[in-house]
Amino acid sequence: MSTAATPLYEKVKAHVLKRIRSGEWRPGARVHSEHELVRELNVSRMTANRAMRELVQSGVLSRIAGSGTYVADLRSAGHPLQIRNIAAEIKERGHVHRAQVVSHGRVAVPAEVRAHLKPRGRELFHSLVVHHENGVPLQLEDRYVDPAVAPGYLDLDLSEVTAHEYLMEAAPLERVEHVVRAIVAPARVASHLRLAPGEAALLIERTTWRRGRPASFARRDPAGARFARRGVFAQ
Amino acid sequence: MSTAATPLYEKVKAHVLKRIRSGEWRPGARVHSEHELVRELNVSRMTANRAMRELVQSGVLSRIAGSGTYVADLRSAGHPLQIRNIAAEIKERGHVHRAQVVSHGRVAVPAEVRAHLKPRGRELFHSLVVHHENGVPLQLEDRYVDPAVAPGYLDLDLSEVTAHEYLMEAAPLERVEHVVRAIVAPARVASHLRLAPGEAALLIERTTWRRGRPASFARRDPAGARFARRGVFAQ
DNA sequence: AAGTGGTCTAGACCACTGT
DNA sequence: CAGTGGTCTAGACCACTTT
Repeated sequence: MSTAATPLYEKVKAHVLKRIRSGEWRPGARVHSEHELVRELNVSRMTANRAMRELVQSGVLSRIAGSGTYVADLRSAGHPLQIRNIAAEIKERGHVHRAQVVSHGRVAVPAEVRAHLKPRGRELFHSLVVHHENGVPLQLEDRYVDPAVAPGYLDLDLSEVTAHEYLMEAAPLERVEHVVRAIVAPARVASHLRLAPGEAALLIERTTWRRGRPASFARRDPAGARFARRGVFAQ
Repeated sequence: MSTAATPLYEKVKAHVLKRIRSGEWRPGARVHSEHELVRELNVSRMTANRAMRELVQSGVLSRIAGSGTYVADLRSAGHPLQIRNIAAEIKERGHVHRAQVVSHGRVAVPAEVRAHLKPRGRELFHSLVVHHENGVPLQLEDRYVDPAVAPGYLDLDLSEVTAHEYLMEAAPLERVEHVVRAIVAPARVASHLRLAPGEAALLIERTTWRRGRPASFARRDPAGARFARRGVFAQ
């Protein structure tokens, strides 16, 4: 019953999607149950189940055990935006990426970082790096790393390896959280990015979790006007 | 063999994740095959398969049919950020959302919009709405809509129905594109959002495709400092 | 030829919902 | 109570890769 270009569960999905797109099943309406799909389409229940589960996962349907499966209301659904690695992005554009290391050492835990990282020790590793695209400063990266998670962080040559690449090897990434906002670039940021006084900048705060706890906190300041590109770039 | 708080396939996932987190299986390494997991954990192959499939879906593993399953290299992978519906977001916080309609009518196609929308006619529908959260202006929405896609747009009461909600009913959403950047709020935006002169604001440009062509273009100006929240909000 | 993932079946038991 | 989704099994056939 297999041997088809498109798998059966995809046909079941298409069958359901068609009825939703045609307006036959409107948001909030109950769709056919798995057993009904089994009878209608001559598939096994596991196949119908997989189709429905994937449609739930993609946000098209929602299910209530014991009750039924309903067409989701996409009106309030979110749309994903990628946060991408800036170095990789610049290279993909065929441009030259250069990382200028401003400082790289140990610091006492700053108060505003304590809200994001709760290190066991009293010190954090810190680095301040300016990323350039074809010689133009594009982003300031202010990163704090828990020594317990990445003890070798100070030995890195950050002009060669991005902190993100190293941290991925030191400990796998479990969770990432981003906060994006707009600010008027403070003097320190403006000077590194050669921004005019009062120029706007995006501020991206990124916290990563590794080994079950927050392991690094980074502030990114991409130059506002130079960043009129698709998506948001960090890492 | 069921009757457990956590499903078996979740246990299989945990089993695999544990070995990855411990460093036993590094990025690029081959992990145990489905049959091996079946023997190790005494589960059926369908259960092992579901576990592995979900780990692929979440980006932890990648599979090559006929060859094996490998630990994915997350180093250059992107991370999603949600672009959410501001009205829904405000309501979820239990706050009051109010949409103040500044203008709502027809306009000749502005030059800077022509880059995003290529309407067949000479006019576009246009609306300018300020979104308030508990009385505080939070976002300015400047939207252009192709009359061919949403002929009823001018009949809407935008203080009751968000444009997004209406457009979802008029024609299904096929594609969305966002450009995010930081700007110093121009005077017009600053006055609507009651921002101080020179204050920074996020600018989100959003183009939606419906019926195979660009159907609406919207500029969103969320107030920068008031928006120190997780994620980016638009729609 | 042996191993791998991709798919599919025809049953099953469970907890829960709704009438 | 019948119906629903959630899970699980023990097989199976297939196309493909690797040795």
